[in-house]
Amino acid sequence: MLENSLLAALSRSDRGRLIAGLEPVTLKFGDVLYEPGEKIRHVYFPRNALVSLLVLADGHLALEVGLIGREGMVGVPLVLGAGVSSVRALVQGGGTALRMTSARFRRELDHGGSLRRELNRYIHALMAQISQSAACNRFHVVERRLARWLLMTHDRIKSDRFRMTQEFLAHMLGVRRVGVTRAAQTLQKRKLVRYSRGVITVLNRAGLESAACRCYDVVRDMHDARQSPAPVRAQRMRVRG
Amino acid sequence: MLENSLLAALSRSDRGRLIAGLEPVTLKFGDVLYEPGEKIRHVYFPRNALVSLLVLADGHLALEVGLIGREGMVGVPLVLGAGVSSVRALVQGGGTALRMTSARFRRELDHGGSLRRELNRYIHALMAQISQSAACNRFHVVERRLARWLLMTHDRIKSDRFRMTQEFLAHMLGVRRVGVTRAAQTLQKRKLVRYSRGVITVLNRAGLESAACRCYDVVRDMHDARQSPAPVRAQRMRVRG
DNA sequence: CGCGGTCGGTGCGCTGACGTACATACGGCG
DNA sequence: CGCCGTATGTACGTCAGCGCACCGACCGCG
Repeated sequence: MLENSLLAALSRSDRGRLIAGLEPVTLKFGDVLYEPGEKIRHVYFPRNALVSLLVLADGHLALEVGLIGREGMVGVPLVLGAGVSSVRALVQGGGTALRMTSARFRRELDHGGSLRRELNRYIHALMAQISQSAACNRFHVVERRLARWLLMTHDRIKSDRFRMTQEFLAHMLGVRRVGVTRAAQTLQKRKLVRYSRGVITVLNRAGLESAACRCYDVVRDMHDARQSPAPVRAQRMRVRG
Repeated sequence: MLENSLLAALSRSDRGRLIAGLEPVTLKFGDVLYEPGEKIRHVYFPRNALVSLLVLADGHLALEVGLIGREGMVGVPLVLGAGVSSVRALVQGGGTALRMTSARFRRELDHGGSLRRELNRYIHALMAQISQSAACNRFHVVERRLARWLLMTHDRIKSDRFRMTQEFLAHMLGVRRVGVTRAAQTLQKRKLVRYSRGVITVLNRAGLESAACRCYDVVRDMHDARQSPAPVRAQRMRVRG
C-alpha cells in the first residue's frame, strides 16, 4: 500500500478511510488513462507504475510536461474541482497502482484533513516541475534533456533496466527519433547507459547526473522539499548547462 | 473592486469578507513581486496590472510560463499550502491591484466557501496554460509566439497600446532581441501592429489572431470555460502551426 | 542644440534540429 | 533456418535561431 509516498504521508485515520476505497490495478505500457477534454473516471496512485503527462500539439506532435510515479498522483484536475484533463496521461512504465473512482474521490476530498493538504503540496511541486520543463525544453540540447529524463525515470522505478524505445522517447522529448539516436549514442559511448531493442540499462548513475542539465536537480529538490517540511533555500531555480 | 474576475465570481458574503482585508496598490512596470525561493509576502488580484511568471535558467536566460491579469491571482503557491514561489513574478504592465498579506490570506482560505473553490478552478486553468506554453515554446516559431503573446496581453489590458520593448519581449519569449526584431517587423509590415521605442499598438486584432498559433485559442478557451461552468468540448488541446 | 542613452535594424558565420529516405541489426516465430 | 517486423543507424540538404558586432534612429536632458 505505502509504496506511494503521497499515501504514506497521510495521517493514519485519513489513510485508512482512503484505502477502503482504493482498488489495485495493473497498468500496462502504452495504456492511455486520460485524453485531453475527456472526463476523468479514476484517479491513480502509482506504486511502481510510471505515467507521463503529454501535451498534444498540431495533431501529431507530443511533449511530456509531467512524469508521475510513486511520489505522486494522476488526476490532479479533480483535486482542483475540474472533471476534465487538459493533457494526455500515458502509461510509460507498466506496473501497479491504486485507483479510486472520481465520485468517491471527490467525497473523500470533502472530508478535509491531511488528504487535501498533502495533495495541494504535491500540486505545487508538480507545477514547478511543469514550469521547469518548459524552460528546459526551450534552452537545453537533446542530449542533456535525455539524460535528465532517464534520471527522473530511474528515480521512480526500482530497477536499473526499463523498457523504452527511441521512438517513444522522441515523443516524450518532442524531437525526432533520429535526434534521440544521436544523443543516446553519445551516452552509450560514454558508458553511462546501454540499450538495445527497446531496453535501456543505467550503467553509471553519477555520470548521467553530470550529463543532465541542472533542471534535474531543481525538480528533485522540489519533491524532496515536499516530503520533508524543512525550509527551502533561496535560489533553487538555477538551470545550468 | 470587481474588475478582477476571480473576486467577481465569489459569493456576496465571501467577497465581502475578503475585500475587508484587501488593500489597493499600484504596481509599476518592472517591479518584482516574487523571486524564486523567496517567501511570499502578499497575494495580488490585478485590476488592470499585468504580471508575468518567469522561470530563470542558466543564470541569465528567462522564459515566461504564465501571464496573469484581471482574470487571475498572483500567489498561487499560498493556495497550495506552500509559502515560497518557484518562479519570478514580474510586473509587465503597470496598473493597479488589490493585495493581502499572506498570513491573512491563509486565514481567509480556511473559511472555505466559494474562495477556495474559485481559486482551485483558476489554478487548473493556469496549469493548462503553463503546459500549453511548454509545447508552444518547443514547437512554434518566434513570429507566431509573439503574436500569441500580444493577443494574451491585449486581452488583459483595456487599451490597444502598451509599453513593451523588444528587449523585454525577448526575455518573455526566451529568444534573442534580434529574433523579436525580425518577427515584429513581419507583423508590422502586415499592418497588424505598429511599434516605436517601447510602445506597441495593436492595429488589426483579427489579423493578429490568424498570425498566432492555436495555443492562443486553447488557453483562452480554458479561461472562458472556468468563468462559465458549461461542459468543455473534447479535443481542445490541438496546437496547430 | 548637441550629447548620451535607449531602442531598433542589419550582417555573418555557425549549429542543433528538422524532414525525408534509406540502410542495417536484432529477435522471435513458423 | 530463414523470414519479417521492429528497432536502430546513416545520410543529406534545409532552416530557425544563436552569438556577436556594429550601425542608425530617436528622445530627453542639460
